[in-house]
Amino acid sequence: MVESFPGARSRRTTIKDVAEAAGVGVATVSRVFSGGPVSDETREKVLAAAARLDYRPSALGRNLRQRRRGGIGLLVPDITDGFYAGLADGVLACARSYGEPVTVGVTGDDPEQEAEMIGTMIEQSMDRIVAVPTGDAEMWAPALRAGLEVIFAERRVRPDVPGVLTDDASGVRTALEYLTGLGHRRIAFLAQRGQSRRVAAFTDALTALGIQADPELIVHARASRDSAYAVAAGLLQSRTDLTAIIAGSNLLGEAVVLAARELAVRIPRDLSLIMFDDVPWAELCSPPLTVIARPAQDVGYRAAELALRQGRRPKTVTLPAGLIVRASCGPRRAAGYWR
Amino acid sequence: MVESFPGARSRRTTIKDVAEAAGVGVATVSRVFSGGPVSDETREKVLAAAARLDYRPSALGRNLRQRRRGGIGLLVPDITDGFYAGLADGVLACARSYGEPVTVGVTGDDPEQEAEMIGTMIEQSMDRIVAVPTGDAEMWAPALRAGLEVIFAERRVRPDVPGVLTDDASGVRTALEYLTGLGHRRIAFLAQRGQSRRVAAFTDALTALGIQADPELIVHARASRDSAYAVAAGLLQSRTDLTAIIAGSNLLGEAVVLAARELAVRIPRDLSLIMFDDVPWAELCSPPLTVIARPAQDVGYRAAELALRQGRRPKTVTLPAGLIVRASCGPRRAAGYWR
DNA sequence: GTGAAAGCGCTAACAG
DNA sequence: CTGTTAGCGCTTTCAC
Repeated sequence: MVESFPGARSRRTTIKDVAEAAGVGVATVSRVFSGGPVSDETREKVLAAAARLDYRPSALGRNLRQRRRGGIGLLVPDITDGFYAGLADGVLACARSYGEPVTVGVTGDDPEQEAEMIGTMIEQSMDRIVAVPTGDAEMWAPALRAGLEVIFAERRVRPDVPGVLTDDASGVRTALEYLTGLGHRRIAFLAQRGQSRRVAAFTDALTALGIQADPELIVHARASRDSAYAVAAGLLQSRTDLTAIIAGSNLLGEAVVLAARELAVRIPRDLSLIMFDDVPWAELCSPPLTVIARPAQDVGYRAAELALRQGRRPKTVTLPAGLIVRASCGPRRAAGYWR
Repeated sequence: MVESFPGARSRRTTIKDVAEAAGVGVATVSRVFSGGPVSDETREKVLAAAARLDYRPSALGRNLRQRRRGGIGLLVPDITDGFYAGLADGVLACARSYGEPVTVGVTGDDPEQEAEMIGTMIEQSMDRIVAVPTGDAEMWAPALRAGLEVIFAERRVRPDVPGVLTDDASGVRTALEYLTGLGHRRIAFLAQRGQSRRVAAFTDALTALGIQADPELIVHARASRDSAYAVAAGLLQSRTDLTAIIAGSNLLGEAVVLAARELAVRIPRDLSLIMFDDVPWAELCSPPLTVIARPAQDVGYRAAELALRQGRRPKTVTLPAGLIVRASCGPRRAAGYWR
């Protein structure tokens, strides 16, 4: 009889070792660990042997046999972004309550990297994946074909894939009502890739409020600090008639604060700013930022829940987004005076 | 001959299907996909068949056979904390360059959860893990016994496990020199669990500067916003003779800013503040915060590199930590006058 | 209740 | 170069 002893890491203890040590068949050991019908007496014996041998069932063996991988895959554009970190935290919290491991990948908002990570997920036999998609609908065809349960979060690039969204349109509308109430008319929207829905909501709400949307005031940046800063600074310098900005993400909001500071544009005196996402620093910022808040953790938690929930077909859910007024917006003053 | 057609997700395409379709043996297909010696002609044939069948090798099968899991596990206390998010980003970046998936778990700085996640990693046959440890040395015994390659990051609870650390002692020393240079004597250190090395460095540096360390001025908080705020506010209210604080993490720094604001303690006029970690909002804060900066991404990247690097035994590395002076510190004024 | 045996998809000998 | 075969650790009929 072979006992494992400290330092004998030669071979992993397997179900066979336990069976042998307990004097039972492997099937019985399996039943003990996966809740099959076993007599109390045998269960005790097996558990004792397992403990003695420091046995852990191998997820690899089980998954291979069951032709599934278990666990959930998570794809986000950038884990250092407060919103996505919150989303990831929600997914992790939900997964933990199910005892499922989470494999995460960052796409950098780059369709090519996304495609690559999707491939990895398929190879891993991952069978559920929560993703903030960045590529087009076609990108997800292989995953769907492979039978993965995919749930989109925040964005939704295919109607046949359920998602957890936030009511950004409503958030934008509220923000715009607030801004126009303060007298602002020349309002810009600073967007990132994949925010077309927000941009559409912006122009819609604008026209609903009787303001002609100026295409020049809708600008796009890539998902990097550099790009965000460059675009923000460019906007501020080229359009001095601007009196308010809505930033589509906290990265963009950060860029506006920095660029404004650099260009000696005072917030909220010269420029009003509303940004997406109530990250912790919004309150610490000078001035504290008025934000369109979305429940990041909830989005992640619900998405993971949808992914994990067996059985019935998941449905798309939309969570609310609301305005939190702080001190970054003020009444409109004479346009263009700050240059 | 069975062709897969859209919607026929009955069974995953296996190496056997490809072998059959290409008219070769399974071993040959395996060789094609894992770089064995194959004639160009056969390779073409196999690749064509694989493409036609939309074949992806199963990592499950491969890993089971090779008795390893591949990929790397990552354990951090809190993914929404800017520093750990940066660390995770570094790990993910490195892992991506090796084509390895990363499974992440958050421990909430709770040894019990940590133990549980370590168990999960073992069951997953994970063979490398990068962790910011929160429990004691014993906690890691099962992982080590199971033959996992573990690399610690930021903290190090066992001498026999290599780690990637930052030179916090030097950072604390520099910060203290700066503070004492400004005339401060009653300086507090706000710490979290696992920051004993920093606390030690703090008292050492203090005595080296000829200041008697006051044990009451070293306070500990748990890793939650609530706990951090409560402890910060308590400190501020109980010790009005305090003129400077070093916060051991950005969570703690945030709490001090908020608590000071609430208690009408002005920074830097009434209170000087230096916090650990140069998170993006440190610059946006009012006032911009002087920080002890540590290269979060690098720590993660190097740790992942150590974990992934085969062969020679990894050695512990220490990365620099430096002071970035901004506007949250000022000369000491009459103590206690702000209460 | 319990054991024996057949694979899950793949790779590593070992022959040819 | 290439095919055959024997498992990796586990679950799951199917007998007993």
